[in-house]
Amino acid sequence: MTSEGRGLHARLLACLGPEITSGEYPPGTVLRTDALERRFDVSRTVVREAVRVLESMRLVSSRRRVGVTVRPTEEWNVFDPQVIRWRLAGSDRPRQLRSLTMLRSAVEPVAAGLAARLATPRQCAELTEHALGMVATSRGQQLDAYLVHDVAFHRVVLRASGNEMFAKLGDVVAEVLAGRTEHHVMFTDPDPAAVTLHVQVAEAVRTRDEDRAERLTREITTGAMAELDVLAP
Amino acid sequence: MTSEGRGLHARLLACLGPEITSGEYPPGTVLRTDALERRFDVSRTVVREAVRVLESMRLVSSRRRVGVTVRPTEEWNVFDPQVIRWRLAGSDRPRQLRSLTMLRSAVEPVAAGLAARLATPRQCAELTEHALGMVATSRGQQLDAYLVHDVAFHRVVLRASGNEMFAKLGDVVAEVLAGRTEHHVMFTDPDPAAVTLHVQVAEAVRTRDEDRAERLTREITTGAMAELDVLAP
DNA sequence: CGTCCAATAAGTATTACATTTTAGTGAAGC
DNA sequence: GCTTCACTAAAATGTAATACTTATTGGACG
Repeated sequence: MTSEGRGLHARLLACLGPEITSGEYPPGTVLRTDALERRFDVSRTVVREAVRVLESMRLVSSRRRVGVTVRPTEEWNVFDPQVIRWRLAGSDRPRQLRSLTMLRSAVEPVAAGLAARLATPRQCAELTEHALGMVATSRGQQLDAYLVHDVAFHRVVLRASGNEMFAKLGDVVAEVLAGRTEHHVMFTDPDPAAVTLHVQVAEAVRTRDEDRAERLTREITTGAMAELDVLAP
Repeated sequence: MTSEGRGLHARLLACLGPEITSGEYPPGTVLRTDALERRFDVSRTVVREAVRVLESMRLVSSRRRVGVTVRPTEEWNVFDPQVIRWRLAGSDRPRQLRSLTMLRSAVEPVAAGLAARLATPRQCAELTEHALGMVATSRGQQLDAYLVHDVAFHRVVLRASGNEMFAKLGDVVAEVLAGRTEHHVMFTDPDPAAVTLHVQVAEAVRTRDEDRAERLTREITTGAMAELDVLAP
């Protein structure tokens, strides 16, 4: 895990972040630094460092004479992995999961098409390896092991696309997949059709069939979208 | 502009951010806080606040006994609007512009399809208005006025998709369009074909023709991609 | 060699105080 | 009554001095 770690200010963040993103403090709420100081029993410096970070995530804005104000949701940096994690852990997880899965649906097929053109032999091998790993773990309550391969597979595809923005979405995909496994927004065993599709995508990338890689990946993501509609109403 | 604004720490950021993202301090470089203190003639507190923000953008990591280390590029929060802006202003703008345009190509068509299903009458009207605005300003060196309508058009589409992640990409698109106009990665007058396509997208959304909206938007974005290949090699 | 321990260097945290901005208030003037 | 302007006070912003923690380094000792 990237955060929640050391440093007093990090602990402050780990409390405040979720509280804000969960809507516990609705937009417009003002938090005064000295109140936070007392509440968490930390020094001013620590509070200010935490506030600075929240500010850079555009969750709050700090103005003199008024205090630290919670910003409206539309202004949040919803692509910040930390914000994503907080929101996925919170109450509007379903909505969040839907947004993110839709993003996947848009990006991953394109990335797969690019990957088919650009993937290195090594990446092709990794793809096949993880696809087979998914097959091997797709039966008998091995969701955790399956998840590892699933995440790795999609990371490789996104990285192989050669686009750094796409590559960075690997983190988002990881959160989504982990989130849906963890929170049981998934059948007890993975959909066999999806597993097959992954194997086929690996094949399409290996054989440089861009269109097929794109089409198959689109099937995977629309499947994920459909699954979400069934399991998380 | 969202940043560079008040506060000493913000000014520090406005210096350090570009320096790091431009590669002036290559990954692995360590910056010591007391060195920064002296260099910018500010107090420890200010330096630490700035460092905290850079850390949350994952541009640097701060460890005891070693200092503030610049992280490798792959770990940066490349979706942070601030980071995007710094990089677009820097030396690897072409590469950056290509990544972002590719992201647009992936997302906008999907968003347009959704918009055709979900756009409110008001949003349809705005779309038409801005499309017509583009037509009106597409000739005779009115690139600035054209840009305003272009940005607004895409913002409305992305917002109308109903997906908050897509909506947030409006900022990114704005940066891209502004960037390419500003840096003359564009013909002196906009491509007439593109202008027509915008009008048609507005029409498709208004008539709830999801497929057509998606297809036309895909034409726009692939056009943008192609234009980039021609003008920024 | 390898282990342990002390020195040290760096970020981390607290405290107290000074400065700056600005919302809010209320009085003067139109 | 409404505007305007200056004052006040609240809150964030910035500085400085000081103490704390914790990795790393390197040397002493087994």
